[in-house]
Amino acid sequence: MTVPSGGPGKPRVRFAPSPTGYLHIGGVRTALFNWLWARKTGGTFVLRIEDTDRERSTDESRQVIFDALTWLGMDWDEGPQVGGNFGPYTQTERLALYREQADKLVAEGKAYRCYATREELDAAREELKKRDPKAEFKYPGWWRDRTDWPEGKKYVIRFKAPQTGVVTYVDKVFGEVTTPNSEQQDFVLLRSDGVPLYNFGAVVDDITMGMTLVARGRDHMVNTPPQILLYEAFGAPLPDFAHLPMMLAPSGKKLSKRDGAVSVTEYKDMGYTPDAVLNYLVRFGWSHGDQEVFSKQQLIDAFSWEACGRGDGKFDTKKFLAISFEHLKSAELTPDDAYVARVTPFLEARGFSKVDVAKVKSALPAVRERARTLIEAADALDFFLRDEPVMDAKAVEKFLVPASVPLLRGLADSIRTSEAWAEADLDAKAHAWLAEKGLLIKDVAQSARVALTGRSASPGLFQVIAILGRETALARLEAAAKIAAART
RNA sequence: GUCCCCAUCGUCUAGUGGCCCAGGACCGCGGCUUUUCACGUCGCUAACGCGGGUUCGACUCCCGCUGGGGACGCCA
Repeated sequence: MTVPSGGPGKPRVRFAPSPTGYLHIGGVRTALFNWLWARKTGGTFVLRIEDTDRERSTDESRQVIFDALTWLGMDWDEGPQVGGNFGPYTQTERLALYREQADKLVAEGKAYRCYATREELDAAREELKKRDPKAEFKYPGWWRDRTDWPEGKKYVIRFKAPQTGVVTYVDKVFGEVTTPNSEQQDFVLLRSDGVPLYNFGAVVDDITMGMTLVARGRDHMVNTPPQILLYEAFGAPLPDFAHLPMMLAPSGKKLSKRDGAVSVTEYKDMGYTPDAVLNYLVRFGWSHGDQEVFSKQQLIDAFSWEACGRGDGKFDTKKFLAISFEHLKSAELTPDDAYVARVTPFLEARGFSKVDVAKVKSALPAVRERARTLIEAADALDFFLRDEPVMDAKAVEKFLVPASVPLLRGLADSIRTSEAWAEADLDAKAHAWLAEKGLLIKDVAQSARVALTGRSASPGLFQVIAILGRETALARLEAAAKIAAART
């Protein structure tokens, strides 16, 4: 087959997910490492959809993959939607190619037709299991050397795998890996319906698409030797291989739905920003000295396969939250405009139909250091944006009592005529009044806080007043004074 | 069971023979700051799985063990 040149020195890497449901967070990490490498080296990042499992593949989940990668900011240079010179990039649109390549191997005696039915194989598996429950079943090679192919019957094409010798390759992460060929069996290349199996489809595509590096999860490491055998059968040059350690659940088992969120979409919905997701994922099995927090560009600059670890790791929500927090706190990592844009959908979800961008921006300094996610940010923003704060019953009960009426009105009066309305000015005015009355700030703070925010915990009092503005702040203090006065 | 892979604080990790009685981050716990909640800041708890080698010297190299993971499909 024609082997396209990867171009001198320019890597061609790919992400090849199956559209069978959501996009798994582990898959995102695989995509990320590939994407980082392409962006760092000026190479090409290819997206290929491996939808040969027709039982489970759906158009919806295909779309989910596109949406998720787009949301994460991982753009692909070739693939569905954007095209490219080696398409189509969806495996079910390449069936003729697989058929052709499989037939070629058969013609060359490197593969053969196998007419064994699924029932016969299942029976053989059963029988072996009965004899030795722990034994590994391998296809016994019934049709390996036969040419008396029955007319009109269904058959699969199997690879004539070598039985002796070894496959050795140098993994970019794990180093030299050697597997004896005695482990291999005559695995199926093409199903009876003409659809290729994973190892065959992937290799044909990786060859014809000119991939120079195949990076994927360690769960695929066992596929590499048989794939290399296929490259050799085709006489195609070998790409580099890199396997990434696995991301496991806290239990140490494979990360699955029962361990909580595993789909990127869920993290989006929980209020994580794309860069925070990438930052957390990349630090998993990769490190750059003591640095924990990275912008996307820093990631691109710093990334290397050599810095990848080899041990599997366990997913940690607490650490993920901490990384998210770092990104939300930093105006460098999440500039105001980006913050506003990201948090807006979450505000809308709380019922704000028209979000006052200027208001949100002015409140950001107060919000940044106490919101770990955009959901928390939306909550922290809530009382700044409402006409009237939602009053917490317990807070009202405790702090808006008759005795607080003169304090609330006194505080209001102390700042009412202030020319300047910045935090420091307000603080000075109020403290002058407190000193005159022989009061301490703590005597009025909680009542005022509840009056202004409806809550007993909030950003600094004068910061809140400054952000709310004169009219709103004074109105809230007076409204609260009335509530307090009405209590007995 | 067979093959492959892995092994530093609870978690993510630094460490490529002496700089390490092991560093950073998260978590947890204290102190400071403080009008609340946070931020910040200071500090504490906490690890080289075990046993053999090699070496003047091993977290670092080798072997074994143990433990963990992956795979063994007409799934990917």
